[in-house]
Amino acid sequence: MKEITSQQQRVLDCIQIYINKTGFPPTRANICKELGFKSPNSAETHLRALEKKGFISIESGASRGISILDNQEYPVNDYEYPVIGLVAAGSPTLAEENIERKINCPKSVFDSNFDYFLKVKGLSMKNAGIMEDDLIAVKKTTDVKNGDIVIARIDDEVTVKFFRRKSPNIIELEPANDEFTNIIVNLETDELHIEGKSVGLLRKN
Amino acid sequence: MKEITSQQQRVLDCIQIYINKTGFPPTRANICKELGFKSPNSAETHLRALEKKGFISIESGASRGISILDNQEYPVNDYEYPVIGLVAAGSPTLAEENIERKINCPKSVFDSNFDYFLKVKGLSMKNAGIMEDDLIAVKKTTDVKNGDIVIARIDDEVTVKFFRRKSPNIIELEPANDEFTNIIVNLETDELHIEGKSVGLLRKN
DNA sequence: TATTATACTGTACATACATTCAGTATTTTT
DNA sequence: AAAAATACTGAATGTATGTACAGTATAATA
Repeated sequence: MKEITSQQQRVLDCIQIYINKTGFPPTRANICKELGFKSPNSAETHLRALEKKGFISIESGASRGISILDNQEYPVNDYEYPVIGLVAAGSPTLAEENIERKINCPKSVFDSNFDYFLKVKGLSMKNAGIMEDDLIAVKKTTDVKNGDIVIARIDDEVTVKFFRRKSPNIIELEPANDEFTNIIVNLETDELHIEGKSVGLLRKN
Repeated sequence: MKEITSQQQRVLDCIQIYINKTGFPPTRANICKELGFKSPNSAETHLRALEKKGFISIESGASRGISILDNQEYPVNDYEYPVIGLVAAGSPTLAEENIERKINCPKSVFDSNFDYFLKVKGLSMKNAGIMEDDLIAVKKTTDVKNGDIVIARIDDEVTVKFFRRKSPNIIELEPANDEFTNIIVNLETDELHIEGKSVGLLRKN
């Protein structure tokens, strides 16, 4: 996915807004009217540029044959998010076989964008109000701060814990349950992979 | 919304599938090809019937100008739910002045329909994983069973607790926190009003 | 029994629309 | 310094597409 220019972004936004409003994509003329262009070719060239860069696809010859392509990294649309089971061993990836089901949920439900739901096993975060089978809304990022609830992988073990940096090389993964003990990770000897952090929680009961 | 015929349902499904596949609605010719019709007018008349019955809208003159309308009865995608603050005194009603804000959330997120979100104050349900400022999805009902998490009102005090019927006239409202005590309600002397029960929980962090 | 709705085929046509060509100008990249 | 990408106007054209009209036939409704 190459870089998008500001004008191309305006055209892309215009297409999305038009689809949201009407249910079908705009014509070249529609785009011109929305953005103030005076020639259909203005829209045409922008569309071709967007197609070349992989943001949209254009069905040749078909009227309104524009479709906005999925940004591969992220979920299919604003509403469908996969639910990943937190297995004792194995990484919580978005691979097809790990997706238990999908949940319709607008991203605006939480304050931050997120990438998937993680189904919680065990009660190690009980005192933080995270119970068995709760669904944690996970944002894929390695940018985590002290006190964040993180989804971490050590070797092939995936766990949800508080993140505490004790020194540049020492990370403590702290449970919220007296019956569990802190996991101390020495970055020099152990491999720690931060999958992401919790931005919200969903529970069905 | 009038009744749909089986052929009209096929056409409606065809439109939805086409949109899912391509990103834009089909032409009359597309529908004919998909469903085996030999005249574009076959599609046209079905479309007009679907429009008349309120399942779709058709933009006059626009190619592919079909959009599938939401089935008013069952909102599929986003739906707006109010967030009600749980004030120490006062009933959690849906009155305008009690609505803190609204959240877009498809009802399918939880397993049961619900009516509003209740913002939790205090930690009396801590051990049930319900923390301060959590949003409980509340279904308005008086049909509650033992063990349900209910939203109850005694006089003007609103509270969230487990529901336990001890005898026909004695109800215990049980917190999930050792620092709180059970509320024992004698239906002969005290007035207990069940506002509804929890069907889910939403947390932002 | 007459009327309306459903369910098609088939032809025809005006126009909505994609798309190409010819220019002009500025900025970015090689 | 040349080439390519960006960002437009303006005109022209073939065809993709909506839509009306003319039929035929069956089932449901008034």
